[in-house]
Amino acid sequence: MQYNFNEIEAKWQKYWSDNQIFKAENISDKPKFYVLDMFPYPSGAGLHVGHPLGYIASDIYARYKRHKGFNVLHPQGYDSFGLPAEQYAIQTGQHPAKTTQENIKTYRRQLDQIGFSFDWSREVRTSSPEYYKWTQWIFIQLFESYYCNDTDQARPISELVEVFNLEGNYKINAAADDDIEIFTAQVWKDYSDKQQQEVLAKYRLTFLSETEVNWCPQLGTVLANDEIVNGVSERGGHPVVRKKMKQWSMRITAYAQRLLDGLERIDWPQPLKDSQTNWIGRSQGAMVSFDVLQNNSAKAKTAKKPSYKELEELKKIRLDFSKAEGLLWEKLRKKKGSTKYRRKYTLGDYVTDFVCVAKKTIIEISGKEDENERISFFEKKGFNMVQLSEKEILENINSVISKIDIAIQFPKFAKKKESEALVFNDKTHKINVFTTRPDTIFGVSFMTLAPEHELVAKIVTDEQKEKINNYIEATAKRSERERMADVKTISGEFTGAYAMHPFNGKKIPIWIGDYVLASYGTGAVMAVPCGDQRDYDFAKHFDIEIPNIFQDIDISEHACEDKSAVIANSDFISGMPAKKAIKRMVFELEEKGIGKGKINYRLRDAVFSRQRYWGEPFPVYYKEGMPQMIDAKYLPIRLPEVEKYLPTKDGKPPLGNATTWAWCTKTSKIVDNDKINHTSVFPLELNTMPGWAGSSWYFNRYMDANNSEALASKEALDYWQDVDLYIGGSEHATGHLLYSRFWQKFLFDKGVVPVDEYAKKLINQGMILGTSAFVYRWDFKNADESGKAKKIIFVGKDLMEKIIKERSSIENSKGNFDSEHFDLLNASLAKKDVSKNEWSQFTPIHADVSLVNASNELDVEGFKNHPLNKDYKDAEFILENGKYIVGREVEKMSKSKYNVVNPDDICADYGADTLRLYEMFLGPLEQAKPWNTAGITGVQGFLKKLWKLYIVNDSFSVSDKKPTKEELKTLHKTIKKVDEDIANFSFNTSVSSFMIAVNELTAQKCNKRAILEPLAVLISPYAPHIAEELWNQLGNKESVSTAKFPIFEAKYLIESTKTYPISFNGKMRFTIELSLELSKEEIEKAVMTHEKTQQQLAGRTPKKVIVVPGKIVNIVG
RNA sequence: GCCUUGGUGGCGGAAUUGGUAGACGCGCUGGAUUCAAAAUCCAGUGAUUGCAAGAUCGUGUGGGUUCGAUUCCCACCCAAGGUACCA
Repeated sequence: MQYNFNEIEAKWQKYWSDNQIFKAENISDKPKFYVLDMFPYPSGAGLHVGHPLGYIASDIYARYKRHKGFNVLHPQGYDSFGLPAEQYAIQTGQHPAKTTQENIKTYRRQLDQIGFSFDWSREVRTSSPEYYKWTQWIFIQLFESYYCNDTDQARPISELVEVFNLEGNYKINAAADDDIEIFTAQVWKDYSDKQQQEVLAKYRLTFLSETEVNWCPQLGTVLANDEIVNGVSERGGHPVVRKKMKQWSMRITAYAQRLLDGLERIDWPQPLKDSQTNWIGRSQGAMVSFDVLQNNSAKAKTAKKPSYKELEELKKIRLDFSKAEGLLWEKLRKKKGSTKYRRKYTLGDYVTDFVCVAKKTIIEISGKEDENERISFFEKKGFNMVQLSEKEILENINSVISKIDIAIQFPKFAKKKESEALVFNDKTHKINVFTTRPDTIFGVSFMTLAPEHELVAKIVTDEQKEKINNYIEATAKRSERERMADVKTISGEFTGAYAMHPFNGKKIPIWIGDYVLASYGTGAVMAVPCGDQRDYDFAKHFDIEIPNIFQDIDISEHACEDKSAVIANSDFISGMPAKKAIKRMVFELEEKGIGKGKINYRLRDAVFSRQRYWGEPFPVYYKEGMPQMIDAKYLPIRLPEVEKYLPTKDGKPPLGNATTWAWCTKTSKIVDNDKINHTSVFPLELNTMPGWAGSSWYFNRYMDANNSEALASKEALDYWQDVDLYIGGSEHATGHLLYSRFWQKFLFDKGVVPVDEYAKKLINQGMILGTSAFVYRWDFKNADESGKAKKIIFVGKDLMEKIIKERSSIENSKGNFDSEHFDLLNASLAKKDVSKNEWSQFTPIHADVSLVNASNELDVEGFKNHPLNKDYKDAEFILENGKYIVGREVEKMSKSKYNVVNPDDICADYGADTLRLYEMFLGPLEQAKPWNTAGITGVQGFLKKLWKLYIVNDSFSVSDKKPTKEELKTLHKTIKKVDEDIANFSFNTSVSSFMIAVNELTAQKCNKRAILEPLAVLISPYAPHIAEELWNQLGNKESVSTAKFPIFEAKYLIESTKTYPISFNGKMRFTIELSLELSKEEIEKAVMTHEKTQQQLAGRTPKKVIVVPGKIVNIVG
């Protein structure tokens, strides 16, 4: 009875599908477990052997968890919107829905033949209207929400409108655009409807904004930065222009901090967490505003502040908190942003109780001796005072808080200072900078603006104008990418203008330089050459002063970026360590009204529009140019049919080709474009959503995939909660895996989903790489004298290397050539005196791996006749010893490299179980590894051996005899190992332990049911088909997937003796077997009296004998 | 540059808290079976040296801690991935 894998596998795959064996229920007494794969994009090329790696691992885990008594959700679906289908549609005119459908069919067939235990009743496709209905619904929810920084969550935009109507926006602390004006309720009410909408857009979590994009007119689309090479499109080489376009954006920046914080609570790989952390790029520092001097003159410094020492003295005066103070602080400390409070802060010579610097308000508890002096001092400084008694705080804290809230509505603003007469007073003449080191402000010796900075044109002096314009022109020619790539060249130009130092009033020259990027921070830096290497290099290059503000630090060679350096020469912060100085400086900046503490993120808001056809349409129409959401009850808004999938002639996205793409507000239906009247029928949005829209929430849909009332029912979401194990590639680190966390947090805020991190544990499977084969085309001009068409010559790898090394080797290796080839070559070479360069040039060409055998030998005729090698039909192949040996290189598996190995072939030749085991056996799951079919016979041999254990005299038979101690030991050793391996995702080692078990049982000639039945269950997560067949042959009626996993029992592994390694000075020399019951002394005695020990010692007396019972004996001396 | 991960036979890779380095598989060598081959089975296989018993070396490099280090510490080298004038 042969192991006929093809027959067995087909049989059980049909059984699983017919009986819906792996369907998960949403109601169960069992504990839940959710195992998720990153769903594939169904490409036309089908699956290659690299794709299933992660799916096999998750399938093993899912099957194991079922054996362990869990209700397992293990779904699969398709991320079926995307560019390749659209491009194929442009080329062939075929509807992307059609090709997508066909590709999905291929994927499904390929997945089924590997025997995955997916619950296909929950399949999702992002391109199906039933699914994208809910993608559109989420978009509407985002539009209708803003992010409240006080409660740290998304809130309905309607709440914002209510507040605006009552009291304007001065109190609002929300994530929003930077350019928001403060307005009162009256101003708000006086706004037109359109103006109000424009204001609200600045708060919404998704909003239309003018974004500068790379527009390629020929391709009719926006290109990402990495799609542009040397200023032209990577595809086609068309020119690209910077263009402002109205685009939908997602305010992911509102969630920056929570996206960082959440990483601490999830078990994801460290490198992936790190790349998200870097991508978000949090840096804490301060915004500082510098005034620009009007007439290039400066006045001496402003009044002196108390020194650090004096402040330390003042600190001692600070009293312990009273009960009332403590109570009040508990309430105040939670306020953030512009209503943030500090306690016990020093102002002048006084220590305040509480102060809100941004609103210029001091809160004091009455009853201090020097109360009158304090009040007059603070008021002179421009502060608003709130006096409270201990009693009223303790009795009614809530009324106290509302009293404070009212008071801060009317902050007094500081009077203009005399020095301001020297500087420009309008807002536009301020240079705002972000710095992580506000403590180094006394080290500022120049400022640098990005060349694109809008202030440059306003401040440049007439003398410098020409130079500046030339510089700006020169940098504009270089793309941002080029500028970033070229770090070495230092360039810049002086504007002729000066800023004023806010603390010592010194003149600071203003430069422009392309090391400052317009897109980060404010596009301007305060340059501190002693504390920043780039500023240092710039200062050295242009011979600008480098003041030293660090105590006992030498800055003659390079800048000091070390935060442990103590600040010096810096007025009131001299002598402070950096950390303290930063705090103090932030306070001073806020107090002066010229800056504030700020956390800056590298993360940008995500552009959410694409000028494509094959994506989710927006549920949006336009009324007077303002976007309007279509009511959710009319969803889905289905993708319209178009004639052509290209952009329109006038540069509109492909949906501009649709003739039925207008929204009628009366009938709530999509109607023909010619009905557009802008009163009841309006044009619909022409952009579509990007690829990451549908994949940002699909894991929730699986919980209740066929629900038409909600994205999933509350019960289903509450039952399944989150993904317990998520397996997929690390290439999605800063794309899908970040955006999906953002949407999950949003949906959590809205109360739609019960958890704000959707995947507890994530594993990145390593990529399976292809082993490409290369043939080498000799580029030496081998035309004959008459100049007849040259023959294309291919040279094997070894010969190529020889030729590159030295020309004479051709002569030496004459024996390797057939004479015809040799004469041809020799004739070419002999003709003229060719340089080494000329004849040692080769171009490697990919050869299809299916034409190469295991010994790297090329099927030359096959190569010549390969449909893709038409150019080489008549090429000459120079053989060595009658063979052509290809070169090998490990590369990413891809169609264009001809190194793709199809799982269909492997399944047909070796079986799905072998494929599953072999992919796991290749190495650790998380590691990248090249595919190499060489070892697969070993795994198949193992399955054959396993099969044979159950066969006696060519028929299936097991004995009911009692198993021996040894047999039980083998079984339980394996159970233990497999349990541990699955817990550690170390699937490669459990395949080894199966091999060991089968080898041992074969040696033991074990044919007993008591061993072989549990063994079948043990192996079923890995090789489910053979396990199912064996289980069935053993007489079981139910699927093996319903069987309980064998329980490990330690008693079978208990040993009475141990083979002790005996080492001398740490080197193992021999072993002796001793009872485990022996004491340390008895072991030592047994070892020391052993003849081999005496032999080793050769008469010496050991200095020390180390005995670790159960482990080792080491004799020193 | 910075961050992360890794570096072990001819190859893929094992080695749980420091305790017999190289499990398991491939490949290779020899043998059995066979008319022959495939398939299967048995034995051997880190390097050097030796007839052998054995000896010496050996987990990227150099140090250290320890009775004992692939494992812990320090410095460095190399490779892969991510990221980059981020102020």
